[in-house]
Amino acid sequence: MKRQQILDAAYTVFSRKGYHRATVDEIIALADTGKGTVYNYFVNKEQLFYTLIKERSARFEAELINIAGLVEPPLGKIKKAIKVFLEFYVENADLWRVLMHEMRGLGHEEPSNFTEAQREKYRARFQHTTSILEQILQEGIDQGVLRICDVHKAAHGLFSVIVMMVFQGFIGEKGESIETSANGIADIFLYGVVARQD
Amino acid sequence: MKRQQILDAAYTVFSRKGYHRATVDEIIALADTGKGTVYNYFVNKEQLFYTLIKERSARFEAELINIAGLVEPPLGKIKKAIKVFLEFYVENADLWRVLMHEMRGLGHEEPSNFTEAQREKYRARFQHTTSILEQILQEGIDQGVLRICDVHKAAHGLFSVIVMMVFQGFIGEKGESIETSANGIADIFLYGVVARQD
Amino acid sequence: MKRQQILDAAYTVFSRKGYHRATVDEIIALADTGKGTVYNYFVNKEQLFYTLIKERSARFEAELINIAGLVEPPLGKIKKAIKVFLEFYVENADLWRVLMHEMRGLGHEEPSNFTEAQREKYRARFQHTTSILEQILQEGIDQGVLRICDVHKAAHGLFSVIVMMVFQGFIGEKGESIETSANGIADIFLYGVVARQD
Amino acid sequence: MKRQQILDAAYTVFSRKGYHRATVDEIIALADTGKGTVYNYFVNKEQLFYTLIKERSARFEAELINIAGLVEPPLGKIKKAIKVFLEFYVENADLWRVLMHEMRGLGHEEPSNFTEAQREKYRARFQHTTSILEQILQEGIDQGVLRICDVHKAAHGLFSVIVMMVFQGFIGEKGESIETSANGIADIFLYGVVARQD
DNA sequence: CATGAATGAGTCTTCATTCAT
DNA sequence: GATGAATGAAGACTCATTCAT
Repeated sequence: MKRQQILDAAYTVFSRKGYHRATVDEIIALADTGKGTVYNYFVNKEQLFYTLIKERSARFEAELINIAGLVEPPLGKIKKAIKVFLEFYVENADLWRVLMHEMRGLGHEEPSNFTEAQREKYRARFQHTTSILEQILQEGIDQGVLRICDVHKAAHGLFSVIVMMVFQGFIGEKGESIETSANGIADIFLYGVVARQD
Repeated sequence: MKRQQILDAAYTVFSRKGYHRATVDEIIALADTGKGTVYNYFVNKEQLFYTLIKERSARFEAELINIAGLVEPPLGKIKKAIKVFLEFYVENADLWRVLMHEMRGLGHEEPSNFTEAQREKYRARFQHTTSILEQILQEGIDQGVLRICDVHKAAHGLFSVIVMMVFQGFIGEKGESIETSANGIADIFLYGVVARQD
Repeated sequence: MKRQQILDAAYTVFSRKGYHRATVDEIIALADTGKGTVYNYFVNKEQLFYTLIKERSARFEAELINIAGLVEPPLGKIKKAIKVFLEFYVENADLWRVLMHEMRGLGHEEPSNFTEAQREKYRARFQHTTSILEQILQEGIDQGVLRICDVHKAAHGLFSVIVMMVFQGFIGEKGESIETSANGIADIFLYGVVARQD
Repeated sequence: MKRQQILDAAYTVFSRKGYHRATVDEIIALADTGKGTVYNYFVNKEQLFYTLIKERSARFEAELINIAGLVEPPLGKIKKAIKVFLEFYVENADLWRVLMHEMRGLGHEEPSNFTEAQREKYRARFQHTTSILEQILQEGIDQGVLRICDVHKAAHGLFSVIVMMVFQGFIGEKGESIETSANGIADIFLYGVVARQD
């Protein structure tokens, strides 16, 4: 129970302050617990943060896998996937912004506060979600619905747009529903911005 | 002269370490100067960082404005703009990653290390570059080359893809030239991923 | 039963880590017991430590008293006593090293982790063993076998050599038997290092 | 100047409290300085401690080497060396007690607060002083003044007696002069406790 | 202008001890 | 008796900033 209180408080504080500026003191104040308790459940500030990430992303990943497995036209799958992505990132925008920042430094000297091992684990997690996107796109190509392109890049491009738009506050903070936003993104992604001759 | 040495060193250190982990000590070691000297030229670690941002982005913005002013078909302008964006962000990927992280916290309680005033100034700077993109897109719509859509969103979507792909390391680290990458992005952005019937 | 498990584990951990670095957590892990159990049997980490000392030294003291009581020439007694000392300190070198360190601070402001009362009890225990040595030496003087000297100092000197040589690793870790070591020490103690004219 | 204040304060606090219980806070309170200042001059609590040891022992070692080099009968040298040892250890009894405790753990798992590298450096320092004693004893044997024995052991035995007697408070705290104490030790060490027939 | 010694507020982390079950 | 979750006081260390020279 205390464990959950701490996780909830940590979620709030990390989201608000980022990793560095988040202090254990503030977390325990919010969790209404003692400082030692944090270290009974988590070895580190770092490991607390990652536990948070892991637990939050589990459900999202499951949902995504589920969509990929549906028997349905690819375009429908793509739209659904975009919606699930949007929902997740809107919900967890702040924390994932922090995560992405701390995960940066691909190959750089002293890149973040995290162990290289830890970073690798979570980079894998990211790869996983985009690889599901790739799979869906590939399916579309195989069925002749999508034109041939580099699915790896296309999936990342799509992922980028989604994440970036959420982070930039274009989605989720205004009145517009996520459904509508998802459709807008899908529209441009699928058909481009060039006017059709027909 | 000392001022420039400090800025150069700061660029390197902030890029490598991020804002928090960058220490004034490391900067002066690299700049081969005394600690007090930093505070003669810059009021703050914060203000040093932003001076860096300001000076680095000036040339980029000028170039972008220049492209917007060219007399040329919109599609060509778009491709050129994408290339300029890519070049700039590949060059300054690390520092801008840091900047974007520190600029987060839109409207939140205690948002970052920066003054709200400072943050506002640089948000404006971002808006400025995307607004040039918007302008180019709008021109395309007016000339009937692009289909009608929300230019604000489209511009941000494009911006997002560019920035995110650089940050994710998709561009600039592999053998592929920036020219090629720019074309690939432009292709999907303009024509979408859906297969044409023709 | 639990009590003994805890004592055994405590012996190991205190010996290995010293008093401060020994943690209750490590002791209970080794003792395979719960943390509360320790505090059922011992009021304190401190009192746990001293219980250890007390129980370990009881047999040694008994043996020493026994030797003092033998009817035998003084030189033989001295050799036997040296051997018993060596055996005990070799066996318990690590723990006694720790004890001696914690017992320091004779008369100082804030001397150690221990209550002054506790320290006094164990200083008395030390005095006790050396006083038995004194007694044996005095017997030798009374019988004209040893030359007249300050028995108090001489006993402490002998004690010092024994303990220090064990602590320095001169005895007990090499191939040499304790018997041989004991004879070597006795030889110099009894006859000095100066060459005889005869 | 601050550096010296810190060293002086550290000497006092480490001597009084031992390594673990000595806190940086207490040291700076005594040194009348800021906490950061300590870390400007010393990388560590550990390194502060060892700087202390190094600076304190330098003069002592020089004096000892000097004695070894004198042209004088060996017995005189031995007496002089004992006196120098006594003086040094009486002066620095408390700090060296602490050092010896922290240096323990020859080959043990996790023996002290110090790096193995650091410990090795100071073990060497100890070896150095006793090796000078050995040298003096060997000279005595070579000149036929001392009987043949294991000089290594004998030197350590002598060293042990000296150190231990100081640590036990036998020397330096009572009215007796160091001169007298030195003679007493030398007497037993040289001639033993056995009564002469002559 | 340039310098760098001095500073102390702010952090994470450890660990003996308690107490309700 | 046995247990272990909860606790918080205490401690080492970092680093931006100041100011006298």
